[in-house]
Amino acid sequence: MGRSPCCEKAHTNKGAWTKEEDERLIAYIKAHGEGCWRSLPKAAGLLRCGKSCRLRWINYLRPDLKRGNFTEEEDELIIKLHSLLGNKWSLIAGRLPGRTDNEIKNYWNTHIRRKLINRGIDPTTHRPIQESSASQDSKPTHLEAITSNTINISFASSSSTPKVEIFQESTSFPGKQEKISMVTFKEEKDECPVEENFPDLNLELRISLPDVVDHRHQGLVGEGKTTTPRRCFKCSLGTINGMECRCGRMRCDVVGGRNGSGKGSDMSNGFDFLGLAKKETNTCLFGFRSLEMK
DNA sequence: AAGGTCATCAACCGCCTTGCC
DNA sequence: AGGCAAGGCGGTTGATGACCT
Repeated sequence: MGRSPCCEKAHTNKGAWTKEEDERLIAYIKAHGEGCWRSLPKAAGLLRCGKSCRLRWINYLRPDLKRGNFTEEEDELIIKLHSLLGNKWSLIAGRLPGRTDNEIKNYWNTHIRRKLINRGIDPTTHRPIQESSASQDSKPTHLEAITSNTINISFASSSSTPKVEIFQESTSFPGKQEKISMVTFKEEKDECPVEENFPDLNLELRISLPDVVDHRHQGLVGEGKTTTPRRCFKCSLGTINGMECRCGRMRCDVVGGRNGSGKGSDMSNGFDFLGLAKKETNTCLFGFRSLEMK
C-alpha cells in the first residue's frame, strides 16, 4: 500500500549522471523547454526518474547557474537570511542569483555552520553559544518567549479540566515544541458550557513578532479626536492594510503588490509586509532588504 | 604504500503543497 | 469538497577525494 512511486524504479538508472545523460537532458529541454517532468525521461530517451531529471537540471545543468566558491558577501547574506528564515533553503536561494537550494544547504552544513561555531555563535539559534546554552538551563519568562520566539497557545479540553497550554520551539531540539507554561481553569459547570458544546475544540493561535504599532488605524473613527483604534478582524490577525482590510476609509493595496514588486506599496507605518524594512530610515528590523517570495 | 578518518557534495527519499478534475 | 497527480522542498545518504597516521 501507500503512495504510488513517482516512476518505474526497476527500469531507471540511479547514481551519478553520465555526460551522455546530461547532454540528452540539455538537448531535450533546449528543444522543448521545461515541462512535464514525469513524461520527460521517456520523451528524452533517458532511463531516469522524472524527479531525478528535474533535480539534475535545476541544480547543475541550468545555464544561469553560478558555479564556484561563495563570496564573503554571499556568506553573510546566507547567515542573515538563515537567521530569519531558518532552513528554508529555497527561499534563501531565491535571494542569491545563480545559487540553488541544494548548493546553499550543502554549503551551510559544511562551511557556514563551522564558521559560526568558530565565531561563538550557535548556528541554529544565531545567538552566542554561552547565552544559547544558558537559556536551556533556565526557562524563559513569558515575555522573553514572546519577544524572542514564536509560541503556540493551545486550548485543550480533552481532560475534564479546561486548560491553556503554551508551547515554544525547543532550544535543545529545534522543530520540537516544548511546553513552557500551562494555565488550568477551575470549571464551574453552570458558567462554562463550552466544553459541552465543543468537546473536541482545540484552537491553536500563533503569536509572533513583529507587532507593529498601527498608526494608520488610529483616528479613523473620528478624525481629530483621540479615539481607540479599531481594527477589523483581518488586521487583528496581522494582515494590516491587506486586500481584505475593512476598517480603513480607503482600501489600501497589499504592500508590494501581489508580485512583491514594492511598486505602489503603502508603508505608512514604516514597515513592509513582513514588518522588516523601515522606509524612512532605510533600515531593517532584521538588517537586510525585504524579502520576495520566489 | 596502505588503511583509516574526515569533508564535501551530488543524488535520493519521503513528505507536503498545489493545481486540476 | 474530495481525490489524484505532479511539482517542490528539506533531510539524509553514499560515493569520492583529500588528508593523516
